[in-house]
Amino acid sequence: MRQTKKSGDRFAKEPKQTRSRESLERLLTSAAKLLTEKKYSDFTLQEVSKVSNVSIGSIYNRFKGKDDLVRQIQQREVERMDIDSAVMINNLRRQQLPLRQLMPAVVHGFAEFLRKYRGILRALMEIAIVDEVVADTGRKHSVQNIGDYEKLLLECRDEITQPNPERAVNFVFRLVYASLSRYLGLGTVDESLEEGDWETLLDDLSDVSLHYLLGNPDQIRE
Amino acid sequence: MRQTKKSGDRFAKEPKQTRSRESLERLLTSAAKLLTEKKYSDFTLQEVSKVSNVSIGSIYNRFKGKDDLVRQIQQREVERMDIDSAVMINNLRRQQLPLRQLMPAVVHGFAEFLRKYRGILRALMEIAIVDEVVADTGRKHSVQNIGDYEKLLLECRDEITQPNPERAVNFVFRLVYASLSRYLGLGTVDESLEEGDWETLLDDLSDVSLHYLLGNPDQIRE
Amino acid sequence: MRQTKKSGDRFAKEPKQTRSRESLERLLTSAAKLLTEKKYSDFTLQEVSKVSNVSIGSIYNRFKGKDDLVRQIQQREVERMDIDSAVMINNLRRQQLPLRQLMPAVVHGFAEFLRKYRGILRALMEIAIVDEVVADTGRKHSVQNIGDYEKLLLECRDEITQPNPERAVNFVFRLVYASLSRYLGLGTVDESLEEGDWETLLDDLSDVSLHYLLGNPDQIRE
Amino acid sequence: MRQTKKSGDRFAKEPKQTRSRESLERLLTSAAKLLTEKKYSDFTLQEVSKVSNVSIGSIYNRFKGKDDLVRQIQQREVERMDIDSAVMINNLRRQQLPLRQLMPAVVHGFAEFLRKYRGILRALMEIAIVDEVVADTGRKHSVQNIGDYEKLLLECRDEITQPNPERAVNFVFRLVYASLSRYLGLGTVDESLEEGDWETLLDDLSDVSLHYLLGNPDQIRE
DNA sequence: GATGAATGAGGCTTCATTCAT
DNA sequence: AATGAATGAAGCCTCATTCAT
Repeated sequence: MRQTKKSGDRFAKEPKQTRSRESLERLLTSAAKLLTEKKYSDFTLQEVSKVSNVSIGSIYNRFKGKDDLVRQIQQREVERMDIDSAVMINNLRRQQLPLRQLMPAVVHGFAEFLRKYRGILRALMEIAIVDEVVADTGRKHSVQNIGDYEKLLLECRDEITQPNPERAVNFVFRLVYASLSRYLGLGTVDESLEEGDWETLLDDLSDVSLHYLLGNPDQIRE
Repeated sequence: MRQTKKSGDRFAKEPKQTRSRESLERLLTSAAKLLTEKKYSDFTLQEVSKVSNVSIGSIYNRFKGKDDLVRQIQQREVERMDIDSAVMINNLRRQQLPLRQLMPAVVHGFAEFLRKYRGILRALMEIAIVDEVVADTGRKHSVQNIGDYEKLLLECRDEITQPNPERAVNFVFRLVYASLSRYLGLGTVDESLEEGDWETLLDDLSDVSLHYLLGNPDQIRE
Repeated sequence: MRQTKKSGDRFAKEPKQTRSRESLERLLTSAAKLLTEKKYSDFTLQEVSKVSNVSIGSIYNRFKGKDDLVRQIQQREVERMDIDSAVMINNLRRQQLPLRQLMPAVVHGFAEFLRKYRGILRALMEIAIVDEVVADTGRKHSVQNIGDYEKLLLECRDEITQPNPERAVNFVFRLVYASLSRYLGLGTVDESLEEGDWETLLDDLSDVSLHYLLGNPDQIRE
Repeated sequence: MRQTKKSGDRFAKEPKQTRSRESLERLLTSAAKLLTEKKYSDFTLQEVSKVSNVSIGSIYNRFKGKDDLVRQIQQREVERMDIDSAVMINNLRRQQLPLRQLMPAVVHGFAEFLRKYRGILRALMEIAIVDEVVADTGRKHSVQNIGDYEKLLLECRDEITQPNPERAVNFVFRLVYASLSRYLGLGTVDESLEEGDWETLLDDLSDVSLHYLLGNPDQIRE
């Protein structure tokens, strides 16, 4: 079977690259999966090797060590999140909603976002305790992400009754973030985890946010 | 292959001899201290032994193993917190404050409480990820503690405009808890940690809570 | 990225119990033996553990690591050598020999000394390349040892015809040292090793030394 | 396996051979350089491949393994040294110097020679410990090289007062060799390395040699 | 041939737990 | 009871060598 080399050229170097690519993909995927399933101190390269069917040596051919692997995983995941987040924010912005509708939409959107990535986020937060690089990357990503949401909410600044809308929006968003994180067990499992209903929580968060942003300050003075 | 550890509520033997008591005391104190200072994976019995001047053998005479030691430490700390908490709540109750003054007082009181125990709480939360017994104990303690605060707030139920005061108070308190935990880095370090001012946060939390509890539901409807 | 290792003067714990003492003894002896029999890069703790019947863990209970073990071995051997050397030098000094008899005696004595310790010396010299602490200790010991021999020879300074007896003695002793080291393969095996006769070498070294120390400088000028 | 071996059309391979030659050259040169810069246990094919820009696979196509590569390097270097040495010896021979001038000239020449090749010599001596083939080659080369110097010196045999000029010259040359090697750190670093002055050492070595070769044997008898 | 990804044995080290004294 | 030496499984990482492309 003689083949003309014309069409074949495209694939000339493909096979090698493909095999490599595949095993790298397997490696990163398995590693990310293990990371989300375990405590970091139980996350071992031996198991990554076993589960991904990539030898220890190969892991070390591609990454400088355990730290490096974890950081690359973080990069990959953060990039995914950024895209996801950007798409969602853009969709919300297009709708030009009033705050009363935007706030619940933002809460739901952000909540879904966190829920989708809770596994890897929890893992990365744990690692951030001991790996300053992971901490930095996470911090930068988070600040940017939160900033985007705040900018979106501030497009309704005229509706906000609080004297300092920026501050108010920032505070409210942190409130939401903290509550959701806690519910999802980001930043560690803790005692009150998962009690209550997710949808109810989201509604309550929207409510409380609107009460604060749209409220009459006199109400809470004597 | 590590699973969350189950089973096992036992008590350390309570030696009546003074020397024994002292060394047990030294042991628990040093261990608790180390626990708050380190990641759990860096918390080793070897170091506990060295720092507390209690031999490894003695540790194993008193405790079944590392897990058991940690659980006993948790017991001890939780009891302390319970007392602390009870005293504070009682003091607040006595004053019979209206909600507008009670809420800030509760927020400040609870905040100080969390701040005081943040070290050990962070450690225990980390351990709770892998030790089901620690998780359970923490959960129970937390539920009870939170319940006490809620009961206190509900003594002002007549002032609350939300249709379901119990639910509203419960939600608000969780909001406060989540925000404070996040600020204090309980449940792991994360990206937005420690930015902003503590006192401002407390005031904002009081404000937002009052806006919610005392607000007019119509405000947030169209 | 390997650097010469610095720092570190610590001591192995000195167990008082017999069993402990014995196993430490077994450990050090086996380790020293293996060290003399192998290239340093083939000297592994696993084998030390196997040969000495002391578990890896025990090795790490007594020594901070491989480097520390090696340094402790050096200490032990150097102390032995110092004693050996001091005794021999003292014996020679007592006899108050004239240079013509002292020189051969010194050469023979020093030669025997080196021969006795050639194994461990060769090993330590190899290690000195990568471990600055071992290098320092070796250097200090060597300088002191050589100094003692030179002082002994200088007690015959009146017989020496060279204008600067100190310099001459120092040079001659280095000559002897270099030749013996080479013969014994200290400072690595090399190509001409072991050819020729040991006794003849010693006699020749004595001769050449005496020719130099007692010679007439005019002989070598035109 | 369908190779028809004809003698024709071999020119087609010329360019490839050139390229091959070049990469072999690069390989050997880089490898020799790395060898002189590192401990043998830090000399890895991985790094040779990287530095020389020759793939691991190619290295294994050309050499049977690490040992073989090292042996080929030795061959190449030894040939270079032989030429260098031969040229120098021939130059000295032409001048027909008397021993009093020849000896210093030989010492200086040989010293420069060792100094020039100290890097690779040190590396090869280290390898010789574990590779008998390298040891053999080194030994043969060394014996031949030393022999040449001795023959040169023996052209002045009439001036030598020692009863057995061959033996005396042989001994003296080994003395010189040993001292220079030690000074240059060939055959490993050791404790007294590099102290003192190079030029002074060379002069002293010439002096001591002449004292021995031209001395009066009676001087050292009673 | 050339390439370099893949392999895995083997080295160092840590630490929970056991056990002789 | 107290002590702490002893144990060894398990983790990280390196590098000579193999093998598919």
